[in-house]
Amino acid sequence: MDATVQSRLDDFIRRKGMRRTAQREVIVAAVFSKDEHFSAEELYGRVSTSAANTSRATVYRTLGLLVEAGLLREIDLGDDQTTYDPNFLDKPAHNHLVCIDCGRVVEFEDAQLEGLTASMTRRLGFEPIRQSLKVEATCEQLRNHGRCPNLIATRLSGKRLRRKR
Amino acid sequence: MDATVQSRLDDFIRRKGMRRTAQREVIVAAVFSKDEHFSAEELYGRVSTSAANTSRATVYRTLGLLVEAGLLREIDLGDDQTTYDPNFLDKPAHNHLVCIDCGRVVEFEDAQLEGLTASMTRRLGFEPIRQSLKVEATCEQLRNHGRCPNLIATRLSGKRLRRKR
DNA sequence: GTTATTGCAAATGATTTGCACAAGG
DNA sequence: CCTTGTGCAAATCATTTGCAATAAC
Repeated sequence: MDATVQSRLDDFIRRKGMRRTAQREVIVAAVFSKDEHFSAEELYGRVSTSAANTSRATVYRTLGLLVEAGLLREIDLGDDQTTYDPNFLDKPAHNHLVCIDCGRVVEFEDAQLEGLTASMTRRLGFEPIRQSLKVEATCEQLRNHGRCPNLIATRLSGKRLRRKR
Repeated sequence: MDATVQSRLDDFIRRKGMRRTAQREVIVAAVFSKDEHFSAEELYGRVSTSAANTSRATVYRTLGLLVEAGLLREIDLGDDQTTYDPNFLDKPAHNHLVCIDCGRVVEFEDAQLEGLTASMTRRLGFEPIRQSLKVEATCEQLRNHGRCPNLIATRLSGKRLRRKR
């Protein structure tokens, strides 16, 4: 886990008069152990294999805390569950490209894009705070070569693109 | 209702071997009677005052049909329900600015923005199909003048910005 | 007559919450 | 000790679905 994350979290905990608990440590460690997107349920899976028993409720509550502390971002990828993004402190933008074919999610940033939307927002009389762009797209590889490595990986891993409930 | 919508819908119904029912007529008429965003529940409200009794289930099923037919678009404004946008046939983009203060939603389009994201998507090896930009912002008027007409309107109408459940 | 469609009520499923107990400071 | 945090199970709530009755074509 990043030093920035740690100190920001400490600040937040102190400021709010909150307590350090074993469950929070485990959850926070799990959240920032990778920098990939995850769902609450996936996180619960990672965490419940560990020694300390941690309930789903606590996972949800801690996620809320982290979001409130500004250390974690909620994103909507179009399915029925919230996706969390632990990797944005160094990347303030969160633009996502979701492949309709294989479900692959690519995160990218672009200064020009941000400048453009910011100035447009101001022109409309608002001050931009956060922005998210979601591009749904099809996979070039699949269309041109009839197969897509991500599609295969997705199938193997049992993950699939779920439609809205 | 637009002639384009009508004929597109007819096409869709014919192609799918579906049937014309009183409920569908009422719902479709209600959907395209205004060009504002709405939720399933709001639509159900509009429709259930009419003579033909129409269940929530049918409202949801018909909304699904319209989305599938490409006549209606689902958008996510960050709350816990799906918002539907009946006004995009003439405006292919759906970029939304949501005011954190007053909940006002402004829809806008920008060719430059679209070109930019499309080329970025292609550069990443994908073919763009749909894109949505959501900008969360604060209201200039509120900040500068201490009040915002939309905020007041929002309060009066009983609408408010709901957080995720 | 078939087959699609509807209404109802029950099911779903992610997330939230009330409450009694446990544990930080 | 005095709060804050936790687990559990029950509650929420938008949306979906099974099924028997109804209506298109």
